[in-house]
Amino acid sequence: MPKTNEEVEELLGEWAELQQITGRDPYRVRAYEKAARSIGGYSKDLRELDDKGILAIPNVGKNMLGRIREYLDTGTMHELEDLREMVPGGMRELLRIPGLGPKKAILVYEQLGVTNLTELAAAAEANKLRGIKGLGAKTEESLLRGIRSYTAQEERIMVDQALEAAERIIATLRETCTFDEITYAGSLRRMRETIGDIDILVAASEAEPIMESFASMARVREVKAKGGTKTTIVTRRGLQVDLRVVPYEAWGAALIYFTGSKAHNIKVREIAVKKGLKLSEYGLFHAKDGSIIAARTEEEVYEALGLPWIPPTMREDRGEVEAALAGTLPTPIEARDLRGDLHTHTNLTDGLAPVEEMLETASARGYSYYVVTDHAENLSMTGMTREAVLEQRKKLKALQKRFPKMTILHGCELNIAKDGTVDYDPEFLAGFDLLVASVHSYFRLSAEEQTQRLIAAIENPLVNVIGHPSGRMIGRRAPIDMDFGAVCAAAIRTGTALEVNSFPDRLDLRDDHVRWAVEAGVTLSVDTDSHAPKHMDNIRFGIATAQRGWATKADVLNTRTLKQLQEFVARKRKRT
DNA sequence: GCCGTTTTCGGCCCGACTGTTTTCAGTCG
Repeated sequence: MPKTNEEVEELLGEWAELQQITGRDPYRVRAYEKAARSIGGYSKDLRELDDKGILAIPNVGKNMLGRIREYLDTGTMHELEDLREMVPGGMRELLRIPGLGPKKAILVYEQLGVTNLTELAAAAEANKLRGIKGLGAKTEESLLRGIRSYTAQEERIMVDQALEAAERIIATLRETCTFDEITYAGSLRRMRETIGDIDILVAASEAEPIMESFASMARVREVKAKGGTKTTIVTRRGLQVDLRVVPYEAWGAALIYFTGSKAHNIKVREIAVKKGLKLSEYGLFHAKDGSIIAARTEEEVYEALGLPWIPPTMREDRGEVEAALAGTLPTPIEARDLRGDLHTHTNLTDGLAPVEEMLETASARGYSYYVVTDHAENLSMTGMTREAVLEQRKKLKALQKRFPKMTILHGCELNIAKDGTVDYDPEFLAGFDLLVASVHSYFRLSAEEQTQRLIAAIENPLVNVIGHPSGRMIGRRAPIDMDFGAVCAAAIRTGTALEVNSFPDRLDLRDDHVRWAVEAGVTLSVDTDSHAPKHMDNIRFGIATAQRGWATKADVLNTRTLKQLQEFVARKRKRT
């Protein structure tokens, strides 16, 4: 999403937190949170909207408009600045401690003068918290645990690791208990790029035996909470896992509730309220007499509310409910729509498997084409030579006979140099069927330089796909700074695709950039960048990222037929 | 602070679990 929108989202979010700490009306706090999220998810740039356009953003009223205008004009919001002065700097961090909300934060501040994490830890260790009315020894202990887990940096894990952990836990429960249904839900089902905790949902008539098995799994380090239908544990690796057991009859309603997002649920429940209904994890009911309307499947519950089924990857309250109501919710792309992979490697360069194995795996997936794109000579660590390139081309030709249903294409992943040029001369490049070009160095240039560099690569008539366009590595390397709107415009102008790289630590473009690109009209390419056969399974993460950005089959280059793909390449080459 | 096929004022999602409470507030998702 546009940078200004992200900045305003951040500031209003901070404002909401500061108001929580000062004890403001919770509904006012929520209004700030809602406005922040709406603006952050809005695809039109605030700088390009007039007052009427800004007021058209959901949850943005006259007051918010004034603040946004002030920010656009002056770069600050003076009321927020004032609030910052009033609240000690460390207070916001206190809210990050599990079990500590605004009420307790105010309490420890007023009673003990605690203004930051260090002071809170000292007060708890000196047993001073238990002296406060409303807090006891147990609260003190649980807050100490909360501080420890927070400072131990038990941070979010990548989606593939979360998926693996969830599948292992589900397998364990399958072996040890009986039930009707089981699945993971929460942010993992929505396929966010990182996952804070895992949610497991089970449908069964009896909750107790399942929760018992769950709490006594070998990998459990701590049982944080255990009630009648819900158990929370922390694994030895520090991962929090919630288990919720519901009746089989309520499976659909529970799945909606447990999948979230929280903001999506609130929006859907508000629709229920307006219709005189009540939605909870137990079902959709008439508010008056409590009689049940729907609960068994997600589809039934959504339908009874006048909504189509909304894919979990789109449930972020980023406009999907409004679109669903208006009948304009797009049908997102699915893995089965893909006809091939446009970005893959072999052990000729930095891949791990011989080309034969890669082709076998791709063929077994039912792909009708597959592009081998090993690195080029400028990425010197791979030691690639022109001779090796031509050798590989010959080899692929020979291998084609073994794959009658899948066309093997010879491509290359070019390196985008600091100035936007790529490997080889045009004559040599023209020998490839399709070319990917990616940034592998100079990640810290200015936004202007990066934008010019990417546009130069995009304008190269032989470059068809920009690989992992932002260059980020989740948790390790920040994305390059660039004017994404300008990059999109160049991609559209030249007939160049932007990649959605499926590697779990890349997911690049990321979801909100996908959404932006799709709205602009950019053609995308969802690829695995596989360096080994097993990496081809990562396509699920790339597809999920594309879905989270509302990309449809029509937006994605590698859903097209071989002929259409070849035309895409030929059109750009002919243009200049 | 936002919002309106019951409203321009009076609402604002819903339930589980914990802890310190003898009936409920705070936190979480």
